[in-house]
Amino acid sequence: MSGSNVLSVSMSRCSRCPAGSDGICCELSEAQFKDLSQLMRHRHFEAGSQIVHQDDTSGLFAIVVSGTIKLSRMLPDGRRQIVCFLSEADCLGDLYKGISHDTAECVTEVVLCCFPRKPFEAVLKKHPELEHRLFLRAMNNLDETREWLFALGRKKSPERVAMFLLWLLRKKDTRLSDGSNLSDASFLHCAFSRQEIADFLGLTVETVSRQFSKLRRAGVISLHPDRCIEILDLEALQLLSETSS
Amino acid sequence: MSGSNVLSVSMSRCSRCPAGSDGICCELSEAQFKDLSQLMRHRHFEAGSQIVHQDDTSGLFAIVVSGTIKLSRMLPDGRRQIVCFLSEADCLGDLYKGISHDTAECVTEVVLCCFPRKPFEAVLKKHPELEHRLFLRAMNNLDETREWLFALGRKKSPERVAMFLLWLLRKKDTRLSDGSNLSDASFLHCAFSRQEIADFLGLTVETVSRQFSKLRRAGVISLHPDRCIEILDLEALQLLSETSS
DNA sequence: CGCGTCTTTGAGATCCGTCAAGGCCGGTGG
DNA sequence: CCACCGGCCTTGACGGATCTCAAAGACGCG
Repeated sequence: MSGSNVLSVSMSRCSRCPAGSDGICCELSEAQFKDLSQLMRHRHFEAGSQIVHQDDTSGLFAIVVSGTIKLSRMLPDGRRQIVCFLSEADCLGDLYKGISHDTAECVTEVVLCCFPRKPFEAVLKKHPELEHRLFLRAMNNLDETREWLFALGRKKSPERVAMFLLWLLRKKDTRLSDGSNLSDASFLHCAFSRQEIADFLGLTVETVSRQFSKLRRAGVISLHPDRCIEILDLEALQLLSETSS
Repeated sequence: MSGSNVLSVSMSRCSRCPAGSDGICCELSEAQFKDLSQLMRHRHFEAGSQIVHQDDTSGLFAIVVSGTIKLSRMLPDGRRQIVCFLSEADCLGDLYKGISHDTAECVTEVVLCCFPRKPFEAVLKKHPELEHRLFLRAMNNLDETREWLFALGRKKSPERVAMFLLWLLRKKDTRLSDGSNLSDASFLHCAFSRQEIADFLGLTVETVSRQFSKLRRAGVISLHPDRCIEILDLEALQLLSETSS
């Protein structure tokens, strides 16, 4: 829990919670919310800090208020694979299970809305609609994980990188459609380092870098400072994401 | 739905259901079971037949009574990845979602206990404990899928094949510990073809075959007719499953 | 016994990882 | 303001693991 900081939760109904209309907290009845609000504590984490370590048993459950988290697994020899990225409104922590198989680290600054696991489970038992929402999330997560499983098993590096860019774009679009200002649709800020992209796509930094360069030379994307990426040819990208040759 | 066959469900409380003590059906109250039993229909499928096609919207939900099913995704150019194997007591079908992203096909003969999706969801709403069980299953499934994601992203073919054999072994052990006769602990019947193993591990048939041969020459396994595999050196296999060099 | 399918084995091509060097950029201190 | 430093990113050369293509062998089934 390095780099963390306990904050008080002062907002009624979490009306100002940036996790916003997407989280499992919204649309709760007064009774549900009351039970939850007595448990929740906001905590702040610096970019790069570790929240949960692989095989940790601390029993945290939390909702991501802001920022991006990576979940990864590692072998003794240092090989690492990122198995999931979490962002606003996503859930962190394994309910009904003693230990986590994943390490959780901050890609950016992160604010979490934390709950102690056991009491949170008691609230879930009392309010099945809440668990229902978590169930839906788990199923969507499973579906997306299978899509990446497909990619790592059967797709070549150009396709994986193209998929990653499209994923970033979709991610940004859904956030913006949540009612904020829309900037240039084809302009991305990529919070991830080349290393993180590589660990997610099952590649090396060099391969990822080469594929970015190839896309740039082909006029599909344009690379700007501060990890900003401009999508110049969306259709080409979509084609590349499922074409081997 | 080729090769299917509707059977009647004659058993009270499904006491003779081979999905047995592991399924979500067991340990139900009388009320829960009564609601379910009015919906369920057993169906039989031949080995190799297709149950659900990718992007199908039929809205099936089912519990596997016996046999093994593969869930896979495919690209237009024919590349295929198996994303999950289902066996006794596992659940098939996407609840609360119109379409399936996976094709479901029978690896062996299969008997399903089928429910129409919408009415089943109504039962879930009425009996949250049932949905709770499904939630736990979904989380375990997610965890296992992440483990394979790790393998496909970061492990070499010898490690993947070793993992697969250990997975088969674990699968068999948990089934036997469910109270049936224990045969030779190190003797496996592998229901899967080389092609299916390859599609699961993100490799080609040839690579899988070569790895099997290498394990045989190294004295780690012994290959018998009818896809039977004998594990001669379990420790070596465990070591190989996470050693790159 | 003969056929088709699945599996094994080999040879060559390819993609990607490894190793190494250099470039870019922001931060720090003179 | 500029020089230096360290981390991140890019690029190139090479080697190795795996894929592709091809053929032969094993097995199950009629």
